[in-house]
Amino acid sequence: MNLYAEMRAHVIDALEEMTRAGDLPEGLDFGNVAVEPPRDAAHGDMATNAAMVLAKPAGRKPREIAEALAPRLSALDMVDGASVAGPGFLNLDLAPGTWSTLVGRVPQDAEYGRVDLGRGRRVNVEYVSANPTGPLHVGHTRGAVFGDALANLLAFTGWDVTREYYINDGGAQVDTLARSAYLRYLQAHGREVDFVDGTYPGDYLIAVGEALKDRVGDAWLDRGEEVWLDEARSFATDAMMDLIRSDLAALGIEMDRFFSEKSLYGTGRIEEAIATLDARGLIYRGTLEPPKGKTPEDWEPREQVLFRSTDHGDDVDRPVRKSDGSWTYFAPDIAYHWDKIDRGFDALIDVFGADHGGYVKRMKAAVSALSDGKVPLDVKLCQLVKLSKDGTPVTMSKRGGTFVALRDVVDEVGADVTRFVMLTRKNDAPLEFDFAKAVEQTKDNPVFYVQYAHARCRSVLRKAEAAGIASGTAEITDAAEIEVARRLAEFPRIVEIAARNHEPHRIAFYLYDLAGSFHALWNKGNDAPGLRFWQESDPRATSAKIVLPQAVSVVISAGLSILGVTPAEEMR
RNA sequence: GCACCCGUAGCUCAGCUGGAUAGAGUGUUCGCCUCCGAAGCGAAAGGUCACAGGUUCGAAUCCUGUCGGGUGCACCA
Repeated sequence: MNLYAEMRAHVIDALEEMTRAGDLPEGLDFGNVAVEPPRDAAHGDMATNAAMVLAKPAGRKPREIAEALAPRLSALDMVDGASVAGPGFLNLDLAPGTWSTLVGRVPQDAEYGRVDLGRGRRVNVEYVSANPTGPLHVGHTRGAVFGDALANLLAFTGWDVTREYYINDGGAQVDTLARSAYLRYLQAHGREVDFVDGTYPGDYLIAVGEALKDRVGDAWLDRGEEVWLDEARSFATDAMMDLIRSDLAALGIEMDRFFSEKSLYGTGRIEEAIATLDARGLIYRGTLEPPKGKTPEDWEPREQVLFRSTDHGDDVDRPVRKSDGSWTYFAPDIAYHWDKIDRGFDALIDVFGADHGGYVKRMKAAVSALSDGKVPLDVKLCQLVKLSKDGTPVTMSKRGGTFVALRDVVDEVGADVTRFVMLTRKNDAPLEFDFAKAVEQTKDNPVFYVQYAHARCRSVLRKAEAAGIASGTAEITDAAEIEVARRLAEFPRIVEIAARNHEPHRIAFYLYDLAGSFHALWNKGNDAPGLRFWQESDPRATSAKIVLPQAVSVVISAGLSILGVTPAEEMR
């Protein structure tokens, strides 16, 4: 049940009747007609812009159309009155029973809030995709939570979602990882080692070194790279992926697929992808101009194999082969996206860190070229997370040893809090994460605020259940109750908007607003006992009152599950 | 020099496919717990939506330009 969609259908019906009656010209496009909650509650329960949207194409004044539309709408059962306001808005007052009906239906409707936007189409959401060279840190956490919540949101709205992680195990950094693991292996044999040449000094490789010792004994001691590099690399990479998988699990994230970059090499997949571009006339040999205004010191003209990405919206063409003939890092990325297209996805989403912003256009160009513009790629960039504790910034520095791991955050505040806080900003705005505030049990803390509302609902319902009182028929009459009902009615709209824009944070903000309205009603019960959900020694009244908290708990719980957060049954 | 993101109340931020008098939290000011649902509540003040043009019935939202902040910018992944 979606009250706004229902009303919009009524409005469209009415407009069609007007067309048949000759009040409106034939062939008008009603696509832009919207039914929305008005900004100001004094303007009624709902408003439609129909008259203003149609005024021009119909060649009539907005208010005139509105005047003609009003009586048709106020004749509806669910409408109490319709009035023309402002430049031509039509404000609708709903019949009192409408809110009660809505609130009563929510707990019965297991699908409440779902909107079938995907219609079963397949979408691939790629996120995290951190290099397999160590455990995940806070920087990855945001992208991980964002991507996961987005995947949930799309699944909630009718998409067939695949969650995917691209393992960058084909480049130089996994060689560095292998060398670092080798150093730990030497150390396990009691050798003195020095972490130079950019090798990774992190503790997490100590266990890998020990494991290598158990595995190969002293076979690799004093031997050259050619002996151990390959095996050390694959062993260490596997170990790091295990680490990363368990980090993700700690956040409640489970990928459907881990896609290895290395698996693209030597299988012809890259060649195939580049050949696909070539067949479209988009591959050529050429020399790029130096970037204007910032020519690197060591600039020299070089002939390379280039992808004509400018034909698909990029600013310059991009090299896919280095001058020595090997692939650039871009080539396997093209092949990877080619693979996704090949697997038949209807839409692709990449979640990157904001520092990869410069990469977006070429990736979109590649997907557009490879799919002949048929598969949309949306790239979502996540901004930085600024950590702090009680207002003092926690600086992130590998060298200073104040490197904060995802695990540290989850261990300190829990997965639910971590996830919710990560979604309290839009993805492209920087986020402040304060350890102390995140677990504070006050109103300033949105996580607590929302959880507390849910706990209050559950507490009332438990009490009723214990007394053997079942929920009856809702009677929504007070302004504060209507306000909550109004919020509940908005849920499907919010879900739809959030899903269309790939913006899960909207769910978090919505839940905060819903919780706010619910708390306001609860507080009003302090002075007005008639508004309390528990009506002492009046089971009939109680059974009517508890429908609202029941509906609220259903919606908060549904919203939180999109965010991947477990609703709290009680606060302590 | 170019591209992308951002600029909204003192502060931190929302703001839908362009809609009415631009919202919330925090901070500030005032009022409210001997008791009934106070890990608080109610009310008030607080704005040139960075700036200048444009599009139109209507712009924080779309377009152009300017200013300010962030990120990235030929064989590195």
